[in-house]
Amino acid sequence: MGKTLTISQMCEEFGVTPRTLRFYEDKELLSPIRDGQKRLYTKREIGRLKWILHGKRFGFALEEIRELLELYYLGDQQETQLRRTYEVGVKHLETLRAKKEELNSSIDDLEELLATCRELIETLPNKQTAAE
Amino acid sequence: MGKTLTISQMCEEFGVTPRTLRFYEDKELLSPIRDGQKRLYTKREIGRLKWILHGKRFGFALEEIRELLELYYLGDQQETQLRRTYEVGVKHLETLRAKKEELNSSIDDLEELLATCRELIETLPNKQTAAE
DNA sequence: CACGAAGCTTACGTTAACGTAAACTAGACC
DNA sequence: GGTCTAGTTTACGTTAACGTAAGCTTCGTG
Repeated sequence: MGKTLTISQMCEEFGVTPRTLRFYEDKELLSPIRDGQKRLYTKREIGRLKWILHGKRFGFALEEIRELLELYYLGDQQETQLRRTYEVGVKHLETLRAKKEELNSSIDDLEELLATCRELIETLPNKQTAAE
Repeated sequence: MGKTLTISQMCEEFGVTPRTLRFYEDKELLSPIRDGQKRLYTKREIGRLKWILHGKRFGFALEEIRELLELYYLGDQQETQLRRTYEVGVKHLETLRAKKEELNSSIDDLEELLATCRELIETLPNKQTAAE
């Protein structure tokens, strides 16, 4: 079996706390194997955690992320389930693309605002530290 | 004065509840004018709300958004304050750009996963409703 | 004038996503 | 054998972002 990480190594690696990892496990987003009592995180769990963190940064709820995570263990599922999983993925992809559009226009807007702001600053070159 | 919207018009327009708008006001993200008791939302508040909703969809906290919103009333601020506001905006822009990168690679990853998933489905054209 | 619709304030409730503390265990090292 | 370190379970606490309900005002209309 491949290399595994302990919980503290995981925390180090991804900047999360043990509590967070156990919480995700409780919510069935992760399912590390056990060495006695201790959790060991395989490559699969690492991949899943990466997705979780991505998802979070884009404002998805853990529950939404969980559904998508099924794409990560395309094991011996039934066809029906496989198709359903695929559909979830497609929908998520559409959402991501929409977010991309929105993000791009947000960036454009902000750039414009900053330009205006820059002008404003430059047209006030008088160093009046106007104590109000 | 320009056109203003009532609270229910705002809710209709942006798909939020009155409670949400009052909450944002309480947190000083919005500050509608008053007609007696009633709130009236000007163009400025509308612009701000748009930003708030954008920000939320990208996973920013209200408090982070609030800072950025100062870019929206570049009124008669002191230069120091103006520069600070500008800096906040620049930082936010960087964050957005980073998110854009992450988003793009997430999209790529997901597309790949979906391709794999599609193959898997196609290589199983046997309609075995394998009851486990 | 009654009253219904729209809005208001005040305040307690709820959910997601963890934080934090207490008390236990199991292997490592002196 | 003691104790240090890393890890565990259990359970209550916390924060953000609203939901929800109660009771009051104001305005237009029959």
